Amino acid sequence: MLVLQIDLASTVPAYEQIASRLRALLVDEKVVAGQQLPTVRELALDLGVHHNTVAEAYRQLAAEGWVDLRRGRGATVLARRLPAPTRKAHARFTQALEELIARGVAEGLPRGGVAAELEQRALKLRNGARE
Amino acid sequence: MLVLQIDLASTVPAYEQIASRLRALLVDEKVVAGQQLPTVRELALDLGVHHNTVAEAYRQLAAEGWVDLRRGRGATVLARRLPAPTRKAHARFTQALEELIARGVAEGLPRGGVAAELEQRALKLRNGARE
DNA sequence: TCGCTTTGTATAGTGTCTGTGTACAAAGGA
DNA sequence: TCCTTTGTACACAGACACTATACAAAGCGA
Repeated sequence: MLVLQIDLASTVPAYEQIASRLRALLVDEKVVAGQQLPTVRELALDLGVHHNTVAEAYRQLAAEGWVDLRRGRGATVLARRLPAPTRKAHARFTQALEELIARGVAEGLPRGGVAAELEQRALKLRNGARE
Repeated sequence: MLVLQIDLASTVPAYEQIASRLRALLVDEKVVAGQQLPTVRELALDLGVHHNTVAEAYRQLAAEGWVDLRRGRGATVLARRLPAPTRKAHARFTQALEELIARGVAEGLPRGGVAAELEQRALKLRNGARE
């Protein structure tokens, strides 16, 4: 039931890690419209952070239109329409990808291995969300 | 001569953006051993930040073995041997890639376009550093 | 309906981080 | 030797991340 993990030692803020992981699950349709996310307190306990930290992550997802957030009721996943892509979003993606690859190579990951990973992801995108 | 830009409005710290951009250039061999990076004050002026901010980025690169940093002399690019890849580095890469793709798709970038971009990068990695 | 529980929200406090100002120290050149 | 160049050290201000605690809305059982 929605096992996710974050790295408390990372410099990336916990709430951002949580939002990123959940967003990946949502885009992958591992979690779909109608489902409930765990309550902020549940997930917070699970991850070892304060429930306000999880709440911040949920608010981020709510702002992006992924979930409906109401007290007493929890976080419900919504059917979300894709926004129109912006030039800026595309530029950010391209640059971030370049920097991510560079970091991987700089850390010693073999270029071929990185390439294979990229191709694998590309294939998955082409074949739709199904595994 | 080494035009790079950062986004001062971004939540990502300026010094980290600078280090990331430079690391990408280094991995790509757009800058090679023996060359000089601009002085911290030069680059700082260019980017609109304080020279200490650039210095922090340079220190990060120096810690990774990319440059030799000495006062009075500037930052010289080194011949750097790739470190042995760790399991952790690989895991971080995979996860970051997944989250990056998810963010792109969430922002409306067409899956096919993202896939194409990944494949293009993979190809470039396979063909060596040359364009 | 009433009262309790559940669940997200608001606010304040604390420690850390980011970026800047300013002074300093090492290297090099005239 | 003296001046300039260049990275470094340190202190400060503001912003940020996370937590503690109290609050408000929704739901549920009697």
